[in-house]
Amino acid sequence: MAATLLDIAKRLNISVATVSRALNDRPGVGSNLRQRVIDIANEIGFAPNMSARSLVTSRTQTLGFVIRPFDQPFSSDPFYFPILMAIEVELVTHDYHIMLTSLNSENPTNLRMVEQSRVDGLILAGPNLSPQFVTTTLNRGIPVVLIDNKPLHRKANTILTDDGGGAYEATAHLLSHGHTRIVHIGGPEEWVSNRQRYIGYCAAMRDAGLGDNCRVMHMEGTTSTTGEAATAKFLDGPEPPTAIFAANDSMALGAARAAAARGLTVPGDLALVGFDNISAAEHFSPPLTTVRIFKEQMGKLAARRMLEILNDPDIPPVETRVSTELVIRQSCGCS
Amino acid sequence: MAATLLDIAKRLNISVATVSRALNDRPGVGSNLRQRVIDIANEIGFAPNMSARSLVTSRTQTLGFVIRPFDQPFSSDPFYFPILMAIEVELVTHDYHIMLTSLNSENPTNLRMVEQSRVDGLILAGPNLSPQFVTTTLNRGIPVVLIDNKPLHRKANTILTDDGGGAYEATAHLLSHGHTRIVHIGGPEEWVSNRQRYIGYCAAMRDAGLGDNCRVMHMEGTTSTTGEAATAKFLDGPEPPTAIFAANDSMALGAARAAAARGLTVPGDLALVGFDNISAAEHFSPPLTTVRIFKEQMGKLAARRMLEILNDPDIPPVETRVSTELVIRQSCGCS
DNA sequence: AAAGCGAACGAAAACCTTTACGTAATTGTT
DNA sequence: AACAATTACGTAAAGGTTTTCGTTCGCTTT
Repeated sequence: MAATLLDIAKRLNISVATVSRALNDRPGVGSNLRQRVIDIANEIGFAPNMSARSLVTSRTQTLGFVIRPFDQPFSSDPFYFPILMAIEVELVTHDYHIMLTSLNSENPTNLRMVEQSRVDGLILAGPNLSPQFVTTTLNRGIPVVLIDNKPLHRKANTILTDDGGGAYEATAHLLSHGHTRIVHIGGPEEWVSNRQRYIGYCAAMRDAGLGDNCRVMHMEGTTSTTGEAATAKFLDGPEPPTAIFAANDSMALGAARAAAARGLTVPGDLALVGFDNISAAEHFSPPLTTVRIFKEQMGKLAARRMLEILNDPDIPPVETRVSTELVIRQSCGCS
Repeated sequence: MAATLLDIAKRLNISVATVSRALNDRPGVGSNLRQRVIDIANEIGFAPNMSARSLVTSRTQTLGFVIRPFDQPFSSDPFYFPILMAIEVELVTHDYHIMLTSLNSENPTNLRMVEQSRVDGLILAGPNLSPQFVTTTLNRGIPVVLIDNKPLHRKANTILTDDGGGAYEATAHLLSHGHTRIVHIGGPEEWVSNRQRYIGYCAAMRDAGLGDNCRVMHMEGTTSTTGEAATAKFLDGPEPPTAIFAANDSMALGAARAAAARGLTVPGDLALVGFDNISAAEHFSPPLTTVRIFKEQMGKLAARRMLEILNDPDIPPVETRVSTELVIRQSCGCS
């Protein structure tokens, strides 16, 4: 049903080759004829059939966005949606489309959309993608940009948040309130982001001369209930902490629950700082002090990086680190 | 670089037609030869080039997901992400892919991905898509499924939440607490969902013999600040309400702020019920009583409906309404 | 005026797959 | 044993676009 090059060609008694050249700003067609072609194309609403075009150019103008949901009912705070939207917005101006794929654990290594040559490149988002999946994907030879992930012994184009810096700043802020028994409750240690946040926490403690006070509990999950469990162990253990730096806001909210269950007030008996700045943090009571991640910025940078690789596949990989912002509310002890 | 039918054909000294038939479970190829074809296909990792296939079948096995973000920095609670993911999960088992497009206000009526014949169908999500966009899209002749949207004078395949029922239940619950001065603060009246929620609220009031007490304030936005503003007007006006049913959780949280600013406690001085069950609702203090929307269910149903239309484009449109669930926490007055 | 040259266009191949059609071989029927 | 019907395969066209290679035409140069 859709109009084709041939439709335009017949209307003007010219060949499809000329129509193609006229519409694609290629030389070899007179300026007046070119204009007539363009006019007719607009008139009949011509748009090139992407299947046909892709078949010959072997470029689809489509990018794959790969994500592995944290939890199966996708009820949790959808961390990557703003990133995804930012990517889409950035890409649409460059005539690229984006195709979504969620990776469940069972389907680890094969991506139909690249095998079927549906995409020109891949954006892999999330720290919970398995390392072997990431490396095999990088080895595919297809352009790849990572978000919040970083292969171990390998260079790659990746957009990271400055987790270490953010964690340092958060911990330093708790220290500035006079706390000395600050513990860290962390998410899965395999994730780069969690390792970095732990490192940042330790660095801040060390710089305050409290290196020996570093205590961490790495959990398997990142939900509020796991945060609650970790906090419970700390509070019921020896030398209970007076402040907690949580690896993410959900866990911090869980920590608050654990405190409340023991009759402790936040921030009076237990100061709290989280990470991520999810929407619940602002509305929590007390409002949660946390480290903000600039998700839109990360998405935009990932998209731009992808466009650069697409233009020149041989440029060396670069690792981009987006800085964070400590948003001070009240759970840390500030009024 | 990728393997083609011809590669397999040459290995076996047969024609590409036979290879195609063998791989697509079509008759006309002997069972032993078919098996050899399949073996080689697996061996060399053959996957059909979708561009070529689409070119001849004029089906792309791709669906477009159209969304118009509520706010430009995509920071707010991304309502449609769980829906999107549920759709993807449901579709991937049927060999369909999903292509994302965000619609900004400037770019209202043209969808490049359908003009370029990139998609076999469209899923339009959200009440904030302009009516003329929806109708022109429906007139395109391409299969369309709507989510949380419903054209005025036109039948369409659409998945809706039972907003009216949920609102009725929420209001009835406030009534059961003995409130009589219950007001409704609503979002944009153009959205079906908001109209339905208002209607449900009124019905519950009427059924309680309080039809005359119906008071509503429809706002332009849906954020907590607009909710705060609406609540402020009510509280500062004559006969201030003792309970508020808000059209969504963000506005309910804003209402709580307005109450707090006036020294009113929730739920003691002002009971609150929201809608949507965003993640912040659970962690709010007091935890927000609200109406849960089954987003994953909606996404799944939308995907299934789409598959049905794709199989038989002539089946009559169906309007599906997913029921809600009142999740009772404490902002309503329950302990 | 002849030679050379660039610009403007057409013809056709190529990309890879599906499918209608044709042909040969096999099976089944009388 | 002759013929019909079925099975198993090959041939070739079709789908719409890009791109290489020719060809023609008009123009400049000497």
